[in-house]
Amino acid sequence: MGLPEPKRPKGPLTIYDVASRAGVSIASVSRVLNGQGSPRAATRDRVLQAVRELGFVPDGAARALSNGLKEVVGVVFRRGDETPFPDEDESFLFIDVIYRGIDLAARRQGFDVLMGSVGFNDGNVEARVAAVGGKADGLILHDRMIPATSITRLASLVPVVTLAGTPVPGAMNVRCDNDEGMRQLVRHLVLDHGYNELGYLSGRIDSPDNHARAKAIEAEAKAHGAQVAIGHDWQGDYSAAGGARVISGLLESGRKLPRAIVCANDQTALGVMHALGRRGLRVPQDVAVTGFDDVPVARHLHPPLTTVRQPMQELGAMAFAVLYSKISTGRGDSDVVLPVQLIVRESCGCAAAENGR
Amino acid sequence: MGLPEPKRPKGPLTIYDVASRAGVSIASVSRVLNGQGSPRAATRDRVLQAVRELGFVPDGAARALSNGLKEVVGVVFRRGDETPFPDEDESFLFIDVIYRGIDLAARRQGFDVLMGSVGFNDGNVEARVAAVGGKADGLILHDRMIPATSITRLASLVPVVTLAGTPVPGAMNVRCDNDEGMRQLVRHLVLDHGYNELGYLSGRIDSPDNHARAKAIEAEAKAHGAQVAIGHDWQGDYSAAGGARVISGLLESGRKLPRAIVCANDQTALGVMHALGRRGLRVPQDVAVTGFDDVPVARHLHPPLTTVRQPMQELGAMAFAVLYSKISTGRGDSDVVLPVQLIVRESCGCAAAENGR
DNA sequence: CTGAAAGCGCTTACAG
DNA sequence: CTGAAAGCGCTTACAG
Repeated sequence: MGLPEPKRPKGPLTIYDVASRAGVSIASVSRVLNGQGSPRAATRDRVLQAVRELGFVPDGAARALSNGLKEVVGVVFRRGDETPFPDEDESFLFIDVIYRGIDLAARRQGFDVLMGSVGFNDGNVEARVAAVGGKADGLILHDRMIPATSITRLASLVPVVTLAGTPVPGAMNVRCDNDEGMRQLVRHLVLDHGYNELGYLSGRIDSPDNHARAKAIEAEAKAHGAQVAIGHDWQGDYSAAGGARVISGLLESGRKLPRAIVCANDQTALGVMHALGRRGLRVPQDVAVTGFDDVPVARHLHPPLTTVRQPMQELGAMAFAVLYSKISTGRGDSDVVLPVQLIVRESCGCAAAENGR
Repeated sequence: MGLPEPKRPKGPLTIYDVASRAGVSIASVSRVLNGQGSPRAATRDRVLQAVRELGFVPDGAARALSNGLKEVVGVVFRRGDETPFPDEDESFLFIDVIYRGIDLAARRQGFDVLMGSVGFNDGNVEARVAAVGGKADGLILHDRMIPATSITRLASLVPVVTLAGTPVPGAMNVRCDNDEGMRQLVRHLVLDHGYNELGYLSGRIDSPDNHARAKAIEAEAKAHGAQVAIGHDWQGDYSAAGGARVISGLLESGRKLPRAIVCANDQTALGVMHALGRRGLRVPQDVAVTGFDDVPVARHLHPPLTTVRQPMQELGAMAFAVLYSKISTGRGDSDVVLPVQLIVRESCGCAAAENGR
């Protein structure tokens, strides 16, 4: 306003600059900035004015060190490496949706999200995770990217929540009800469509989610008298390329495909549909195909993909909630299971008209 | 190994715990951990072993405060609020792609990304941006979410890079060549297709990008003798709902639509195509429609959307590069312009066969 | 209500 | 090569 232009101090602005300009102690500045105590109105105003005039912003690192709270939650997940497979682009990485859930929930508590991704081929993942942990009050780990023992050890340093998998000792876990989702899907295929030969095109062999889904399909299929092809020849890796490779291999070896192919995830289903299309096989008339995840593009495929939707945004929100509880109260649920939803579109053989949503 | 179980100290593990277990000073621990100086092999080994045994991870806040580097880059952008418009889901927010570009570039320098999103209706955006700035070494701001003067002020505290817009004094800027992209698009429509009546369905009126695109279309259309409908009746807001609303309004008032509708972005184009479809108008036979951005789903629309691709991942990577330069050397480019690419699909009237990619 | 001072966990000259 | 000590910018008992 009418005040003389504040001469910018040489170094970065600190609380001392504000204090001296306002004619109070740094303790007072800190108090009005943080709403602690009951500063006199006059004090308050002078501090606020000085802050405004100088454009002061407190240093997060100093605050964190001082009060033991960074107000940062670290999130580490695997970033898919580049893939040239047609259509398998950014939109498939619904990890972003989990992120949004975390972000929204974190914001409500004044936390920010520190993002630490890891490529599949990155070395020294543990060091990277630890580094992020060192910059945060808590950690959300997607997938089992480091050994369980490492997670347990890390969890003794900073609260850890894992996503999608089974709980690890010492850490908390949040996941979707894969088992129930897969069972619903199988029932739809076997009971509603009458398919009695299924194939399970699996995800990465080391994935707990994959195991859970494989077990569920086998159990449910058996319960309803359907066959399910599964195993080595059906080994995918969660990628579209992997799904396409398996189908090509099967077809080239002259194998007859089952009536319906249940894929470990939507990306795999995409690859399967591509491979099928190349051989002139129609989906769903010749072979039904289903996915798992309900990534955004699933509904845009031809035909629209029948799949199981996992509530990813809620998953993220819940992960933060559990973590925040642990950070602030010292306790948090150790294994939260969220319900999933069967999304029936057309790739299973249902007609367009039947589609929900 | 054969060593006694390390008894966990009451408080969190610090460098003092490591030092005493290794029988050295904290200075030595710090040195081996950071690769400074030339510690004796024996010292090194003892420290490393103690670190391993205790599972020590240095506190990021303390490091940051001590050496003046947080190794964190803050990114703040607007998060679209929930929208129930069909198809306008997560996949449209290609901001995530920018993010990836930033993340990849940051990782290479040992930086992590602190994500601070802001909803369109959030109050006190400046405070939020400032808070993120206080936790980072530099800031990347998407869109002009706070006044230019605020950005300038903030930039005196911490290096700031803005994206998509015009440069602000004091801050650096990285953007795509909107102008050239729009001109190429108009030339394709007017010269290749012979459309001489265009309409520009604009973005938010306060958006610099929108102004740039509007100016470009007007200039290029005039240069080639085409008319362009633009202005109040054609005012959208970057959303699909906005695009649909404009078209409905135009049609209800009995207005004749131009031969081609150029939309400010892909989401708007999506809304336009929906509205057109509801009225029984065919794209591109009756009306051609184009977008801008090339979001992931653009190619999956019916018909596939002709649009202008902005290299979002590179935009992010460049933003970090510029910021990093500023942080480490004190200097950085103040306005970087990246080239865009015209993506011809079918919504402009081209046949499927002609499509690239 | 307010100020002086200690302390948060590191890093880094500065001496040895 | 290594240790003692200062200092990074805050917050928060502790006294007044």
